[in-house]
Amino acid sequence: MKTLQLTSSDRAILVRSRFFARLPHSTVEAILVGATLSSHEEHDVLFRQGDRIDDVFFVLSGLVRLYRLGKEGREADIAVFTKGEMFAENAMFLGHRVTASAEAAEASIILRLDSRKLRQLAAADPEVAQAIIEHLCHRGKMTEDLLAEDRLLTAPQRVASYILSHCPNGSTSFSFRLPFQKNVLAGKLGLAPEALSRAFSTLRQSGVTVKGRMIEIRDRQALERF
Amino acid sequence: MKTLQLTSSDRAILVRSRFFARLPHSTVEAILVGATLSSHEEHDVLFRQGDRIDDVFFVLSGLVRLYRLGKEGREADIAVFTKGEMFAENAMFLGHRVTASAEAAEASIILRLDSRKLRQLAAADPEVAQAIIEHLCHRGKMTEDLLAEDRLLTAPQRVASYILSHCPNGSTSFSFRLPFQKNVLAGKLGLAPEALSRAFSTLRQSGVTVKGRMIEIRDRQALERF
DNA sequence: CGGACTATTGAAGGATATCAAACCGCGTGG
DNA sequence: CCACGCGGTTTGATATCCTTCAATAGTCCG
Repeated sequence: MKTLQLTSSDRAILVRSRFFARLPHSTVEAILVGATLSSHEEHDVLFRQGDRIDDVFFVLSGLVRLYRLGKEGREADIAVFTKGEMFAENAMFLGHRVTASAEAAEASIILRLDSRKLRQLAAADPEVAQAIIEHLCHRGKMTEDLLAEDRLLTAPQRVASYILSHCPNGSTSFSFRLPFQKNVLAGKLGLAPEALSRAFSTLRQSGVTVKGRMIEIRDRQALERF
Repeated sequence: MKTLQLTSSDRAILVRSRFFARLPHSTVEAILVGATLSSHEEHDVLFRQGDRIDDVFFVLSGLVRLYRLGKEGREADIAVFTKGEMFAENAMFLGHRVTASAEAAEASIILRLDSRKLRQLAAADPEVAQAIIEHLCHRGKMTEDLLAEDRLLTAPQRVASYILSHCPNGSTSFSFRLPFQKNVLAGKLGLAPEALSRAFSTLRQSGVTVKGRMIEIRDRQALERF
């Protein structure tokens, strides 16, 4: 972990992000007062389940995995955050305690905002409150999506659903690059890495080709039917 | 479905509820303007996944199941709401579309609030915004809990966890009455009814006795170890 | 007492985890 | 340049857990 300076490209990521985009520049600046920047290597732990934290986190680059701990070192991923996403804002309203752990899933640069300041701003400025509300709704929907997919779909179906969520609607054939290691994808989908691998090979017969991180889809319809 | 009048005991439930309790009476009254009350029988559908709705729902009595639909009529419960709980507040900030269906899981009395009005109030009154934020954080945590339990625990462990969440901390032996049918509990825990039944019988050897809706626990520690 | 719904139990099959081994891509150092 | 080693990935074999279907047992309420 190393402390850094906020660059102008960092600011560009901030103001384009879902959360900050809707806020005027002056408000963004107010939120940024007292923010700290740090760089982390893969597997660096940002916080642990049960910790008291007074920050809200924002990913400037890299990847962060949010997970709960189970017996015997088991871990269950709750979410994965990439560039431009904010997390651990829950803690700010739940007694500053986090109910999950977070670690960098690859080398990452993380911005830490002062959660007390943000909460004060939210109390004073309805626009900030509104932004937080919409952010929470979005996060809630993501978690519900995961839960519903876990309960309704088999492994290949979940993978198909993930692939389709990356498909520009309208195209019948397309390809894209996985934004992270298969390992991480497996965790996000609630699968063991082996199960993800097998799911991919099941989907091969529906026109999905996997080479490294590149995914290629021949027939979108076939996937949707799966 | 039948339209009703808001009674004084209904008001009592409202002002004691997690969401309304923190707000001054005048604000509560403002939110209640234009609210409508309705009574539903078991299996009445309140809304369907994808519907456009302009209400926020509040359970005055009974039980509501929130669920997503899968292929071939499968359903996955996202949450179960009892007296004093509010739901579908998400839709208000996500284009007034609901991403899940809701139905009464037993005869219920439901209050419908005007979501446009509530959103306006939130924009004008930071106290209301704050209440909504905390409500969303709480809901988000509940959903995360479910997701984590699904991924980390076996059926008997999930049931044990559910039972323990009803245990007054400190006591070693206790008993309580299930707040709803086993059917509903199974859905909430993401299990088939048969699996719940088998889980209970597995837990018998850890000192759990089930008779009808009554659950009796002989040794709390034994459950925690499970 | 009968009927309908709810819950339990049994048997069989399916899906995924787990363990173990082989494979691959890639950077390193000889 | 090549052998080596390492981590990530794939594949195979097996075990576990849960669902599903079917049948039986309870329970509530008329």
